[in-house]
Amino acid sequence: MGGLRRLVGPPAEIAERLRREVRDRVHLPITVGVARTKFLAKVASGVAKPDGLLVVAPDAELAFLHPLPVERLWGVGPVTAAKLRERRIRTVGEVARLGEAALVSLLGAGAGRHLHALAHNRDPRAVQVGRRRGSMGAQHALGRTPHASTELDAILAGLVDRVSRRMRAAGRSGRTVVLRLRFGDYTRATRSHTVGKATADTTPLLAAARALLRTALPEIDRRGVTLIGVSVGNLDDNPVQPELPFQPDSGSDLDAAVDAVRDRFGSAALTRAVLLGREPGVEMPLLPD
DNA sequence: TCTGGGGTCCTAGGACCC
DNA sequence: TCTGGGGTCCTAGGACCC
Repeated sequence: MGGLRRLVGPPAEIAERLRREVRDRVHLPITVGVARTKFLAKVASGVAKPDGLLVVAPDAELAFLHPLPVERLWGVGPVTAAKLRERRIRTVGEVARLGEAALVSLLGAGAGRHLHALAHNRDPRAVQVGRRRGSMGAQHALGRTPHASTELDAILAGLVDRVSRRMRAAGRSGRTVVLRLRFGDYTRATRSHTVGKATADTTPLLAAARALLRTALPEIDRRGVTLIGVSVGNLDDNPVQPELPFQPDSGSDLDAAVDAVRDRFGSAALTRAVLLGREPGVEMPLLPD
């Protein structure tokens, strides 16, 4: 809001105008929080939901913040809340009074210092716009029925296909392939592999994902699997390095051709044979007689 | 409250380098 | 050749957010 007061008006007025314009233009209710720090503005919007507006004046910050339950602090989820509850700490004010050293010994250096600062509304972060994604992924929940490993391979191929296409559309390439699994007992595991050269080609990404899946197969056979996911991290900001044409091991020409067809005729127009009839939305085309 | 789908950040151990 | 000190990268798990 800095510098806008004389141009547009006080923050509360800007917030009200924002709400009005969103309502008029897209017919959706929104909630706006206004405060001196980014963190407190977020808390205020959470408290004011739904369809509300809450302005926390600078001289009323701690009076507003300290009675709230610890779960309102950014970074306190079920696990941290339970740890705090064991120490009879239920409100933000009680966190603030606990002191940094005690919080660090309870939660570790990172989380402890972080929560101590937030409980005193110390948050020096500036507003950032246009932050780039660090990873791109896709996942698929499988339900409780057991799946044969051939089925898993087909699902994996579909996931890699989706992710790599999004990467190419965004002009990103990545080096680390992460396989995410959830087993029959709902515990999770990840397997990752980092390659030397960033890529957005389906073929090498799928090969890496398949290798990871193979290492996990014994575990899957024993416990069953309820979710499978793939994500690619270590994303490169640089545009994908173009390959020399006609390299035998490169799938970029194929990917480019597939992308072009799908851009024009829709994502169901072309698919991997292994996926035919499996994925919802990917159906066998109706052929004319 | 749970599930599903998409993400980020932190921590810790191990391998490796100088 | 070994030890100590400092650092990076990779892998895996876990907590959390929307």
